[in-house]
Amino acid sequence: MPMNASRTPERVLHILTGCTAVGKTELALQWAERFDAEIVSCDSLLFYRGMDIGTAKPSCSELARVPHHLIDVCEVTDQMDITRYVASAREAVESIFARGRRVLVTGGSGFYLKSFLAPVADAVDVPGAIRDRVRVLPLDQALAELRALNPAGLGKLDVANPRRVARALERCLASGRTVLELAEAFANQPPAFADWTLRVVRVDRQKVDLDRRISERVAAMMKAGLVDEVRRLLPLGIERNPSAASAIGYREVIAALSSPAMPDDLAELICRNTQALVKKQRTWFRTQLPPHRVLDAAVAEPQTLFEDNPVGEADARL
RNA sequence: GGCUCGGUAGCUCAGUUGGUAGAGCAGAGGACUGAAAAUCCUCGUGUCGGCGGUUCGAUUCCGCCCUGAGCCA
Repeated sequence: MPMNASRTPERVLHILTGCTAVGKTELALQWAERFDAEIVSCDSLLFYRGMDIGTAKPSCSELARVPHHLIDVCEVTDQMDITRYVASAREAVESIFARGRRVLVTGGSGFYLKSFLAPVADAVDVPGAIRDRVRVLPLDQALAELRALNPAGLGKLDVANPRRVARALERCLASGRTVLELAEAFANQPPAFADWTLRVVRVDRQKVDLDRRISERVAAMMKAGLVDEVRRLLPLGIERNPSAASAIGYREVIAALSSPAMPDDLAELICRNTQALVKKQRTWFRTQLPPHRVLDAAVAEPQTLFEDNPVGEADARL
């Protein structure tokens, strides 16, 4: 690619996404090796140390092939959230750029991925006291309180969703502003990576192909000792972290371990829930991502992943 | 062979004191400002095991048959 020597090197984020089990890991490793890149994980569970088998975390030897960021960065009780993610990702991306290497963001967690494309959280800092009080309010009470603070209405807020209502209420209480005022300020924020150019590629697969990979992967996880991994994580407090404890593969095993007998259809259940996740991910990619390149993972060549997708085109600002 | 309890949506099961049935999960679509593999919204005609009988009307009552589990011989 022609480079203008008088210009500073381009700040380009290469983003490779796709649903679970589609085959992102190997493609990402090969691309990163070939193009001198480091990988920034965009996965909501790879942060946690000890959650290896059930998350299909890259193996030690895979991690050794290319420097990875945002994997194994917290204890299983130390819950990650989107703002921490944005701050850490920003730091990782800048340090890679400072080293003169390329940045490859890889993962299938839509909301985390969105942090590269658009604002994902506002700057309201909610004091712990407010958060603790609001968190335990039943939906109807939280909603009543929220409506009282918002005579002009709640805009597009999903008033049936207890989490959305709680978050809106704590923000109003903490900021003294209305939902509509907060929404407007939120929409006017620049994205965290506004000074970067984005190239987004998504890989997908035929349903039968993906379903087969999922059942093979789940069988391999069981064989590799997923149940023992969960047994190790329980005394470390995995159940205190709802993100970790409700991860597919973990929630089913946790439930199974507290039932009188180990169900014999555990793997089948995990497969089904993984397929449901794939469906949700696809909906998210279809409706929330701006237009982007989609490749069939069965035939995608690592070296051409980002070709025909020149800087500035396919831009993925939301 | 006899007795008991089952056979209802892809799966697990509710239910109808007789007026042709509904939840959870799965599936399809959607939302998405701090748990996102999360959370939330919308979408349910299925010979109610089969055949007869009673009845204005049966999936619901009765008889027989098929079938699963258990108990007794």
